[in-house]
Amino acid sequence: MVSSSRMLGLSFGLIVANVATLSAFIPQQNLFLSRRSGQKLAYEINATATSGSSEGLANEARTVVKAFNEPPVKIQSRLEEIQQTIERGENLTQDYCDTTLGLCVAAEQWECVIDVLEQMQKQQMTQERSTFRMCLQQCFEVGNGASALEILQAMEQALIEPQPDDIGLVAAAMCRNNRKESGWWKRALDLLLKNPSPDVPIDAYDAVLACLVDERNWKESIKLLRRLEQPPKNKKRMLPKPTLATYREVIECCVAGNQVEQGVQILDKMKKRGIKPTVYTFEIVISGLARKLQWRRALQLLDTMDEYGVNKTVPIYNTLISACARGKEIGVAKSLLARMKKEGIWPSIITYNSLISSCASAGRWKDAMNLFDQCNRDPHVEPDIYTYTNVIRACSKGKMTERAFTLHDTVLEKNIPLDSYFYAAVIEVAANARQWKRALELLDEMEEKGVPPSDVVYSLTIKACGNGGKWQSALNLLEKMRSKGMRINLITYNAAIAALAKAAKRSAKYPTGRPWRPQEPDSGKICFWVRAIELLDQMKKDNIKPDGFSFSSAISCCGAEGRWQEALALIDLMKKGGPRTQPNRVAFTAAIDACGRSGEHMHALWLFRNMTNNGISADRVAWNTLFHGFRVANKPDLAYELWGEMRKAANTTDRITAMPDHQKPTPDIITVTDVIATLAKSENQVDQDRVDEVFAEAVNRGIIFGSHLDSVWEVDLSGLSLPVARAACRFVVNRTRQKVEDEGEDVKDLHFITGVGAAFGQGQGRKGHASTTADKSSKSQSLRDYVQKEVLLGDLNIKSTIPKLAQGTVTIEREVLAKWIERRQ
DNA sequence: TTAGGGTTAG
Repeated sequence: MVSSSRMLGLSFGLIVANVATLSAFIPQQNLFLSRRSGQKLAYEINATATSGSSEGLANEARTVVKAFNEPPVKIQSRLEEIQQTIERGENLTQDYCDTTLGLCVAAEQWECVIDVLEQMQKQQMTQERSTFRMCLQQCFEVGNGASALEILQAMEQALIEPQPDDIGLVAAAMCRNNRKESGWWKRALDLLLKNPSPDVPIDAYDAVLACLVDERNWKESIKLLRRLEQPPKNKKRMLPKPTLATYREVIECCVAGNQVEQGVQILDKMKKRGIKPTVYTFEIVISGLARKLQWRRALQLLDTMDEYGVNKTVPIYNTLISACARGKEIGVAKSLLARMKKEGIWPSIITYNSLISSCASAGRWKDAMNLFDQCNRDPHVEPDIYTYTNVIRACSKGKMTERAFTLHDTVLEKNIPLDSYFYAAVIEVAANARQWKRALELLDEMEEKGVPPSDVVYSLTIKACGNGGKWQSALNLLEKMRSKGMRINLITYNAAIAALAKAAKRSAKYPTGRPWRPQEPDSGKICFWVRAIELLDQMKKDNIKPDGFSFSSAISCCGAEGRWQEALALIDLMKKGGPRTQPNRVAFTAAIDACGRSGEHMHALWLFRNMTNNGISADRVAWNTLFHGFRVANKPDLAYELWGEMRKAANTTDRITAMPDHQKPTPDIITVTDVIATLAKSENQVDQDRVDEVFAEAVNRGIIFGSHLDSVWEVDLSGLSLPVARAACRFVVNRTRQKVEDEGEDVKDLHFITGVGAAFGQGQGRKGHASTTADKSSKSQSLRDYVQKEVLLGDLNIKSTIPKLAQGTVTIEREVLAKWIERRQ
């Protein structure tokens, strides 16, 4: 009787706690809840809450209603079973009652708790230690830490001393609450430490550690491990010993907390303590290292696994291979493939896919193809959609357009399940091959096959349209996305603006060396710059912040249409934006170009200075763009001055060798071409002399003639523009004179290769120049004629002949050259 | 437990 009333006391306590929660919502009501009144109350709360009070109250009311729902079927049937047993006059077993009670407590079905307790009382059954234990067990099963804690309190009230197992159960139950509500681990740990015993199951501590993994709290986990490892000095052990699982949790915690190195150290510690890690333990650390691309360190662990005698697995190798692959260590990755095969661990399709993917992204398409062949020969694996996607990407890099399309057909034939990644790869091939029609067809095919196009697919299709000059289709695709209710993201918008920029440039047909005057917006022609700005507005409406890409493409639309003022305004807009839209090098360069092409060389120069003053160093493209502006505006003095400045920058910039080539502020053939063209146009003799000076410097730097400077008897002029070719001829004949006079070399035939078809339209001249459309062979012929007539006969007054067979080559015969040298003396 | 994507400037 006594213990029965104690148990009733416990259940009252729990119910009172619940009423307290409820009365927080309805303070005026103070109720003892019978099942019926509870339901009624819940109904009332729900009614008042949904009839217009706050959202928060409504939600809480719903929770309460849920709490008063009918007990789960499992409990109900158990209650019925108890009822029937008593009706039949049979005896209930303790265990059955304990379990039922536990289920009720865990489910917070307090009415049922009372029912069971009443039945137990009728049966003269008391609440044993087993009753409490079962309640705790059930609370643990469903992860009800709060009820478990209350049971623990009830035990104390009932003067039943909790055992280490009970403490462990409560703590573990509490930890299960941590996912929903952070902080439970701390309470659980407090409980464990307040009841120290080496007999508390280590699982309870492991449960705390698992919470710490979720919270990436590596510091706390290491602290706890230390506590478990070593009892305080000269004292006997008060906490359970850490096990393999404990160490694993701590390691996982370190890795989750981005402290992989800590994880490795703990792995070492395990060795000292004689605990053998499992494959899984290694996997956590290896994948952690892999994520940080520390493949070397990960490789060491592979050897450690051998030392421990832990079997390596395919996923371990795959993780490592992909780490190497992402770290651009394709050689190492391939050697790992060989190593695993040698060890009898057969590569899976994932292994091949990782490797092929890395080759594809590194542009090593030959390696990718090789691996694809290996994969096809390997009877253990079957290429899947990943494989084909990556091989197609490799083809794309290798410009093997047709091969990629054939692979696409193969996938369809093989009925391999398709996805949007696959189509993205194929469409990218079409985009790079300027096959906009095909890209659109592929998009249709996707829809036909029931593969929903992703935003990436749309971006790439838009890029394909842009590359094909189909800006209208690009904009249509944007509309299509919108009508489908897809959110158009930054990159997709950027692809569309880029499409406009490309179309603008294509239709611009810049004049060389002359200012370009704008079309007025209302002149009936399409204004790309207007559309680009419209898109920027659209982005704003969609709450998407344009970035450097968006702006620089819009600026180059302006540049192509002579809208230099609008370009300046966009730069200004960028400056006013957030840190992510601050004008970068590309945006500045595009604006410099816009001004420069419009003959606004001072604005171009101002932008250039403004850029460097803002801490953005000029790269080669920026310099060249400014030079081009000076050329358009016919400013030989400024061009020469800037040339000097650029040489200085090229000589003084630190760590220049560490820069990617295009970032270096060193002059290239384009720089030299623009500087020389600008100087050569001047009537001034000083400028004419500067042409030769600049040219000599260009040769010194290896910009012209490359490493073939020594073979002055055969000089390649192909790819040089007319003014540069003229300077080149002067330079070469003077050089030969030096060779003969100063160095005593014999005079030989001097050949100028002017190239067949290679002189104009490709190397020389900008995209969009009129020369690209001209017949190449006739152009190269003109360089040949130019060298012959204008330079040799005109400038240098050397009479030479054009051999019949060696088309494109102008030869000065040795006798002619010898006479010329003599005359010069 | 392990594998995949897109945008810019001379």
